[in-house]
Amino acid sequence: MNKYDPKNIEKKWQVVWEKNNLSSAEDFAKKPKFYSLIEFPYPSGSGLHVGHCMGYTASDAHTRMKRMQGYNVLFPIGWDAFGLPTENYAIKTGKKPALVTKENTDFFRKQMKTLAYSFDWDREINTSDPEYYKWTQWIFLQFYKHGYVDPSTGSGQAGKLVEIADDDRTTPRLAYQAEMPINWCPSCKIGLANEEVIAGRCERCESPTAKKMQKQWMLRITAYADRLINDLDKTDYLEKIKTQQINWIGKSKGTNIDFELKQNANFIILHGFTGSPKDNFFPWLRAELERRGYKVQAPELPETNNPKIDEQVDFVVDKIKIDENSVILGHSLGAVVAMKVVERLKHPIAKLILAAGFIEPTFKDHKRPFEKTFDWKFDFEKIKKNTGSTIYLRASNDYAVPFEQGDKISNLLNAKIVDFVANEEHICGTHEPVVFDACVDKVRVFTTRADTLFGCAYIVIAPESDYTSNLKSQISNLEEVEKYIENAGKKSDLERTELQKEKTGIRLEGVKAINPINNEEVDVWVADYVLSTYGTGAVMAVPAHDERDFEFAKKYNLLIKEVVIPFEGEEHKGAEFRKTVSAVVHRRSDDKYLIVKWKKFDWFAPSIGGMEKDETPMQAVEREVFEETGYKVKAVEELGGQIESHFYAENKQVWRARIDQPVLCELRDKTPREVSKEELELHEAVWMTANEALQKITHPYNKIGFERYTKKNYAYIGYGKLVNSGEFSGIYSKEAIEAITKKIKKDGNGDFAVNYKLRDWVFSRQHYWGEPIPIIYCEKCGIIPLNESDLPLELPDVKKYEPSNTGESPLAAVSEWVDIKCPRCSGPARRETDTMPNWAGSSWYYLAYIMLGKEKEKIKKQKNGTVNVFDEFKKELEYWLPVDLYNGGMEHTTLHLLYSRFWHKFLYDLKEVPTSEPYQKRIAHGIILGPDGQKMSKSRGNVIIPDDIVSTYGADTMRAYIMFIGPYDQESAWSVAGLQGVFRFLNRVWKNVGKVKEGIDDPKDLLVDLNKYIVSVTDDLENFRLNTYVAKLMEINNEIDSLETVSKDSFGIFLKLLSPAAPHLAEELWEKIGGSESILDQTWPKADAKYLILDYVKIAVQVNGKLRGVVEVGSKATQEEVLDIVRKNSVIANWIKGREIVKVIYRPEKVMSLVIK
RNA sequence: GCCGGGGUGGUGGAACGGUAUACACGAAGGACUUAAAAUCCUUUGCCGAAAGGCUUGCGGGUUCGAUUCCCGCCCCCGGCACCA
Repeated sequence: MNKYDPKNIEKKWQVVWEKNNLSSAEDFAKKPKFYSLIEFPYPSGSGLHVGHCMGYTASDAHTRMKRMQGYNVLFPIGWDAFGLPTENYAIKTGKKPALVTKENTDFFRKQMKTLAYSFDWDREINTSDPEYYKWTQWIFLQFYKHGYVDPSTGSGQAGKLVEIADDDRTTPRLAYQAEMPINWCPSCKIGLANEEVIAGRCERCESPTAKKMQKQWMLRITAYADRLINDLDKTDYLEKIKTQQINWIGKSKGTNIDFELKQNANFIILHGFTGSPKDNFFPWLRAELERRGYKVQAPELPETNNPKIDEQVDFVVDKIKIDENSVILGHSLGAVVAMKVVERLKHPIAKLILAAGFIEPTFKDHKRPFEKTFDWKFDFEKIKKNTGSTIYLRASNDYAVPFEQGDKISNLLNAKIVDFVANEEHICGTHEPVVFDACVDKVRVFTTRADTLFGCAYIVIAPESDYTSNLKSQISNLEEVEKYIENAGKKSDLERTELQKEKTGIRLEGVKAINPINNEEVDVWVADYVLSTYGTGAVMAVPAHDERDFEFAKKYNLLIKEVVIPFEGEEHKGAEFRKTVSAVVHRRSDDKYLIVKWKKFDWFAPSIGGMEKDETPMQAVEREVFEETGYKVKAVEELGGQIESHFYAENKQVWRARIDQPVLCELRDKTPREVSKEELELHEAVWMTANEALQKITHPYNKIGFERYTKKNYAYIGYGKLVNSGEFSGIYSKEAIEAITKKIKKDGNGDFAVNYKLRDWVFSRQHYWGEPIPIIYCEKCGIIPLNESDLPLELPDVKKYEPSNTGESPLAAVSEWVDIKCPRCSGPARRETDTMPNWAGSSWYYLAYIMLGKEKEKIKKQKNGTVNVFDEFKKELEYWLPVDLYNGGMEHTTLHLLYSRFWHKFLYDLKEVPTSEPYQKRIAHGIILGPDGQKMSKSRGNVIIPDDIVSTYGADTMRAYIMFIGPYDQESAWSVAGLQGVFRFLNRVWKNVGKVKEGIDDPKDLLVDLNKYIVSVTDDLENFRLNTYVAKLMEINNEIDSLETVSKDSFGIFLKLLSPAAPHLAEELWEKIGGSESILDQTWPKADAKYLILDYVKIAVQVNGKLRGVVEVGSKATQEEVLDIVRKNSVIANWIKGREIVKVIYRPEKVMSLVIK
């Protein structure tokens, strides 16, 4: 028999398999379908690495079993070809990225074929192929053209998917633009991807990077946050993948609370054409403002049906008292009057609010009489000078005032625009809360702990939030505040994330906010421990119940007010109330604590005693400790707030409700004095370490003082019972959150709210090698989406691949591509020059395998390429989706996996795909470390190249070893010795084929074992327990090793079980033993039940829990029969001799356990 | 800090609450060989001559029986990280 020579046999079979096309999937086959997806690779220049091999080998083996089990398996592969390394390579060499990609994918394909991965090569796709990215761009356009509108809020966060007209500028779109920071290298003058920023420095020149604000495309993934969490229930993802996604999305339910800023404002409300102070929202607004103690003047202007400008302005200036604290609000024509009034004033006012105002008589519907009688010239500079700030309120449902008026006024007056949907068109509802919000300066905070609202000591605003811009006139230390804000902005990511950096902040002097629950005035701070990107960018600080606020309050010496106290036990009505103190006595010499041991009840507790009248906790504790233990101590400080506990006091036989104050004490004497006899009988003093004490102390409520001191955590952040909280005192946190929020809501100061950690997806990249974003900017028409029929928008050839020094992508320099005519007005227009991130193409590639590829191209070509592939291949999508099993890396859990679920859900809403989730099951493999146990990297020189292994040992050894290396989902280190072990195993298999004889009977033991292995090997492979799968193959082979001959049938079964791991060897030996056709066409073995039921079984016998022997009994033997055999067993008989058997436990086929006395 | 996952021989690792250490590596001894490699055979958790005892990070608990379940602690890995 010749030697096992993998080189020869592997090449031989790869050719045969490819010729017979054994791994292509058939649409609509009658067999059950199985879609097995493996993450497609980024075709880098360095080729396939062992990490790829891990996933591919595992999925390939599983897939091979599935095929043999009779499934119609779709197991496709492709290339995630857009990305930075290729672009960087192009910058260095000047080679075209598309060409580089072609070379790389050719190399990858060849490598994959030598490893016999049974991919369906007819369906190969490439994300950088224009025929592919045509559809990536198409999906982007759909994002642009659609949005979710919640009719009640207009927030775009929930509700129904609607199509949005191109000229609609207010409905929130799923793809939208926003000013977002990019990583900017000031020295290279280029924008950097996150991966190019290493520890806060530019990868190329190592100078620190900064943030630069730039308009970027965003995808509103947050609109799907809830569904991305909830629909995880429908999937079989690994539990850790689910939790990681849930944590990443980070949903928290809480309350938005408005803290009104105290101001001396008085309000002047000016009505519009044909209006009066009794119209519209005016009476409601007036009532709201007056309820809050503001003075309101709402005059009726002269000749309201036929108004003349000078007359009305004169009237206001003469008759109405206007001062520096005045806020003038004009609605519609009243806004015009308001501007004219401000223009005429000799002093500034606090604020000007223009609701549906205009500066040109250009109405959408009909002409008004005043259009001619009014004077339409304004001195905008003067108006601007005469007002502290200006707000322009613009309703998207305004029938009269053109939308653009807002932009114009905003530009001229530097006004802040508030876009909203009014309760009635032209802001004419009787309630218009948005108008009210514009009148009163408020800071809105988000909290999950509304129950602690009474403990709010101050509020904190994030430095980046624009709350402060409205407040400038009131801030007396403005200069310092602005300096703080500027410094905070300069801080790099590096500094911001520095470990446990000390909190800093600055108080806005002259500004006070009003706590809406009790009308208390609180300070307002700006501090960078508050994030502008989460919630409302402002928080209420409750130092007593939040660690961060506690730390901040300690540093700046701010009020710490306790409003929630821990509550232990069960509420017991009629319990006897008692105020106590408990002592945490720390002995520094040996770091031990004084604990009192109760002799009668075997309790451990700190020294505790009741407080007497007129005693402070500090005094009480000194007395108590001395009386109880004889130690003289000095009270140092109170450890946080009080603790309420209800319990049955066995020593006194009563229900007690105890309010306890823990106090830290210092030991004054080393030795105790004598204590009274009664005390001595009750308890003794013992010294313990903190850990011991925490373990020994009997009741949880007595541990709290120790925990606070040993963990240095004085802020009580848990739930409990409210104190010092007015009408809410005495109720529990959870109820209080509900009750306080309801009260806040009723008073119009806030509402329940939900927030997510998940941010919208920044979708613009300032790079060349990505999908161009199909958008056109026209000077006149604004943003115009490219016509779908003009897709794909192909990347132009460029000379240079470097980013431009303006922060734009290299495409911006290709004027013949960028500068085009507007498709609508034929005026000058520019293309968007940013490209999509590399996550875009991979967000739908599993759909592309179904719709694109060689065969599908033919179908499309027959139809002239005008088809929508989603419609064209609807039936195929229905047949194959969802992906049954998606295998990949753990590192993709929170980006790729989440992004593609988001895209899929959107396509589902568009009715382009039939399922709401793309992947039924997701598993992930661990990484392979180098032989030194370190992560493989070129710089460490511990990289294993698959090609080297294949050329030395063959692909089968590589495959089997990679499966055998360790648990699939855990990281494992590469081991050369282990690899050789697997090679030896395959050699022994090769030799054992010589033992095969036809027409012989195998020993029964072999048949029994073989059938057992069929069951467990199948189960292992199904569940990716690949290391034990290979181990079991070894066990079977070892068993064959020990035999002289083996039947063809049995060896054939073994080869079939082996074929997923070592397909070439299995096929070669299958041929050698004269098997029919290819082993790939064989049916996966099924266990023969007759070998699984045994006549005799071995039973372990335990005596008093210890193994004392093994007996063989009939598998159907009764307990009595087994016991009889056990008694007769000499070894066991020795153990039970002279003792009484009190209990017998018998588990058939497993164990008999005897308890003897 | 929070959320996951781990901790078993000299090493990688097996074990539905039921004979802990499968399988592999390494090591030792032996066979073949002039010799080595390769291959094959034997031994291999620790203590002990043996009987037997001890052993799954540490300390408790539940159970006839715990690597497995529960409580507390220590250490390692991964993710998130001032998310209010």
